[in-house]
Amino acid sequence: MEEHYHPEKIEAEVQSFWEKSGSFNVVEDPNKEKYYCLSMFPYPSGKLHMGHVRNYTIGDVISRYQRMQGKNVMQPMGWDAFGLPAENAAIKNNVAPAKWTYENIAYMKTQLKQLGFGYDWKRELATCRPEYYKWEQWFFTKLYEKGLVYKKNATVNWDPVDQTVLANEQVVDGKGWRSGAPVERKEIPQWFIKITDYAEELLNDLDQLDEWPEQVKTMQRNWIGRSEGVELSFQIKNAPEQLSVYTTRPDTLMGATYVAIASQHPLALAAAENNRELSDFIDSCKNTKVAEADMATMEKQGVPTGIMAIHPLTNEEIPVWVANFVLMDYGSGAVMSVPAHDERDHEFAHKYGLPIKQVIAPIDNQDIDVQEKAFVEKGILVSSGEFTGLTSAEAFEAIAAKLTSLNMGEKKVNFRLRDWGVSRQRYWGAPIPMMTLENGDEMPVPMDQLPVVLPENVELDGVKSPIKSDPNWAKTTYQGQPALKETDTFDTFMESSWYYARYCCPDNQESMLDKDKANYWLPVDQYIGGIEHAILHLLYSRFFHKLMRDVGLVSSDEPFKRLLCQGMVLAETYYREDEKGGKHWFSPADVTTDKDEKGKVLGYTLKTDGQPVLSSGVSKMSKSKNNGIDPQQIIDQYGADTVRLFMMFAAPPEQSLEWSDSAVDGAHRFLRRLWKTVYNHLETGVPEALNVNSLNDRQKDIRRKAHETISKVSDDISRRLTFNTAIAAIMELLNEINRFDDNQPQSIAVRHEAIEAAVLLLSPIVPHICQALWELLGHSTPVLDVAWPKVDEAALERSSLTIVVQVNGKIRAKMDVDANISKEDLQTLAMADENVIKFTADLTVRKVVVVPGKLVSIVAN
RNA sequence: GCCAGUGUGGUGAAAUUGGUAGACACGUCGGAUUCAAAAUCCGAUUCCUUUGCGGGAGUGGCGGUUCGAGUCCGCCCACUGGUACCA
Repeated sequence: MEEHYHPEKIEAEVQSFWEKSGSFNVVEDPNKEKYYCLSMFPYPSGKLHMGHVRNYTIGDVISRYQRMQGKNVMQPMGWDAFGLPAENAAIKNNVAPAKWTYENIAYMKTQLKQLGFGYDWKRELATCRPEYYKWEQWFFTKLYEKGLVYKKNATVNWDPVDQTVLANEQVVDGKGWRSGAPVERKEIPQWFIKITDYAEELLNDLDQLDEWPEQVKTMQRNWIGRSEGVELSFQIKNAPEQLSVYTTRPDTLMGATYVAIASQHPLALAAAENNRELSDFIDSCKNTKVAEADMATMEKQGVPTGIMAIHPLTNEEIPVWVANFVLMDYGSGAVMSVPAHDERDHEFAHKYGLPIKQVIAPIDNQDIDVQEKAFVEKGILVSSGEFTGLTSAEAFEAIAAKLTSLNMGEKKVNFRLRDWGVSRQRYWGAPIPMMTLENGDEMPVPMDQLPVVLPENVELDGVKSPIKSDPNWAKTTYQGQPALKETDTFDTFMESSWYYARYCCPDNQESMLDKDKANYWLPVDQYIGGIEHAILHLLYSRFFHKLMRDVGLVSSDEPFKRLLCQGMVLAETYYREDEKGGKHWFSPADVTTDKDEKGKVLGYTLKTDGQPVLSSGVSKMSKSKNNGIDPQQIIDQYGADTVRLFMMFAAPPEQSLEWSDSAVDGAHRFLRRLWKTVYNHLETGVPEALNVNSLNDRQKDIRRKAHETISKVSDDISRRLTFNTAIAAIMELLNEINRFDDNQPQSIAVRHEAIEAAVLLLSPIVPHICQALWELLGHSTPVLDVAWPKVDEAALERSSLTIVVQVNGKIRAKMDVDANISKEDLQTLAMADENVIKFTADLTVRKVVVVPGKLVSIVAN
């Protein structure tokens, strides 16, 4: 055995062994318990970033642990290959998106292999391949046939200079990122899938997901946003129209003092024809980004239409205003406004001098002034005619009943969730398989014409999708008559909504899924990915799974049994300001930290010129702040095992992880120490058989530590998913082994058992070094196929315990006591302690709390 | 704005069910080894106070529940993720 650790040699050898023996290729095996471990597939942006490394290390550790539990583990990998960055790169570097994407995939795949992740590469897929999106297109046509697909107008960000649709990300301060022109809201026809038909089930089935983080389920519940309310109508004065509004607070209806409608509402457009101020305002409403965050934070503005609405219960006339925060796309494009009991309405009424009428009083008769501040809680109705005196809950029912009897409204369950708009006006996506006949009829592309292939050898001018600018691409025929194919492509969330299922049969050319294979592997047992996907990706995937179930492709209700959301990878940011106040960012790799004699940070210096730079704190690794650390450099310098160990040790997986060069160094040092420990141990000679009945106390201590560690690491990896504490426990064990320098035959045997346990426990995290050490320890079975070590309960027994004694909540003594001591004896012993007597001498003992095995708490005054 | 999180030494963090705050590391300081350095090993390291023993304070802020709160409750502050066309 070599005395020192040489990762570059070991890792290459171990990886080629895995490759040669096909260690990670799996097939369905009905005799074994299956375990499907999935990490969210990457967008092939160029090279791996630290977020990927973290995500995939977690998945690999879990996979290898489950394999050592004897399960049939599938861990696939693939590429979320369609998306906007490929188009941007294409324009910037004058290379076709397809070529750029395939090159990135090839490079990133070599990186994944270098990191030693145990993927079944036979199952690799890329979503931009026609053999993949063919089945997505087929599925869309199935949904169309089932009536789950429809077309309607929806608002997009329109760049009037480039004549193109912009993503929210491409709108910076209200302007197009390339043209700099103010964007406009524009309505265009788009395809939608009726996710709202499944809203109730998507909400209810969250209750089945007891191995999902509570926070993710809460976010999804709030996003779906089920509410019970009333839909009611306001008659328009001197006109046949009605305004339909939905409210969750019908109890406040008597306090409605105006109605607000969207700027694109037909009533508003009609009223604007003879109203210059109104038409100007409607025009100005176009200059807002489509994003909800912008809509919600912009200044609330409005203009009266001059139209009056009739209150359905009082028959009073109230004004109809156009307001910039009411959207035509969602709901009916109109809301009733109760400024006394809603904050947004209050702000608006206050600004424009609209009446504020209190109709709810607090239950506790507290004094409130609704002119000053909205009272939004429920309470008792006041000034509400026949409803006065009712509670909010009673009034909800009474007012709903009244409206129903007048035929002016009814109770309704509403969802915040909106139907899924899947049309994108981009090139690099799966073509939407629909076509329009000459008579204007729209129909799905028939199965025998699928896939509708996206041409890959194209040039991008930066403005228009090549399949839109090519006059011939869309032309096709249907039963002899000419037809035009849809030139919009799918939202890329479509591809990522079912890839997890396709991994079960990636080569299947007969159908979207092979039912037997899919039902063997699904649902995914453990899904791992970034918290940023908590809502959209995970909700769409859950929806797709239910759709596939209802088409008969899978039998389960949910795709992901257990979910782990990992935090981001952060790094320090450094900058200098130039004369104009602009910031220039420096890579952390080029900056040194200056410290005082206590290790406190004094400042930072740029390595290249020795001059100071400023820190702007830690933030997510990004190009814009130049604080990304290239995993490749770290792999080259330290090897994959060090990177994996650092990633798992630095923070628990759900938390954000801060990059630290010196901590990486520390991780590497630990692996060298591990190697040296095994080396030294093997140098002392071959151990004899362990005889657990003949051990002395010191030997028993080491053995107890080894089995405590097995117990803790098993729990940390399988239940808690806290790999950092698992590693810390193994470090403690190794520290004890190194302090234990006794070389009696049974001491060597005890140490051998402890070292073998440490190697097995570490093997899912740092598989290369552990494979090498396992061989050196004399085993021929690869470490990944060895059974996970078992705890010997007898080894865990202790004879004494440390008990803490508190007087009035402060610790005054620590005592070593027999593990079997009685409660009474423990109390007596505690009261007799010298320091305890000192602190209770002048006081009367009022109470003593004894917690066996932990502490004695004495209350005295 | 709204929804969901996070906040503990010089730093990353630990404390799993309300029961010893700071495990395990990084850094720093001291020592051993060395011609010297690197590497390695040993020791110290929350802050204030004390020669020492000890004492006091302390988990973003303010308040509450409890014999006992990092942990539970209320309010506030700061930061992060999402906000439907970034993925």
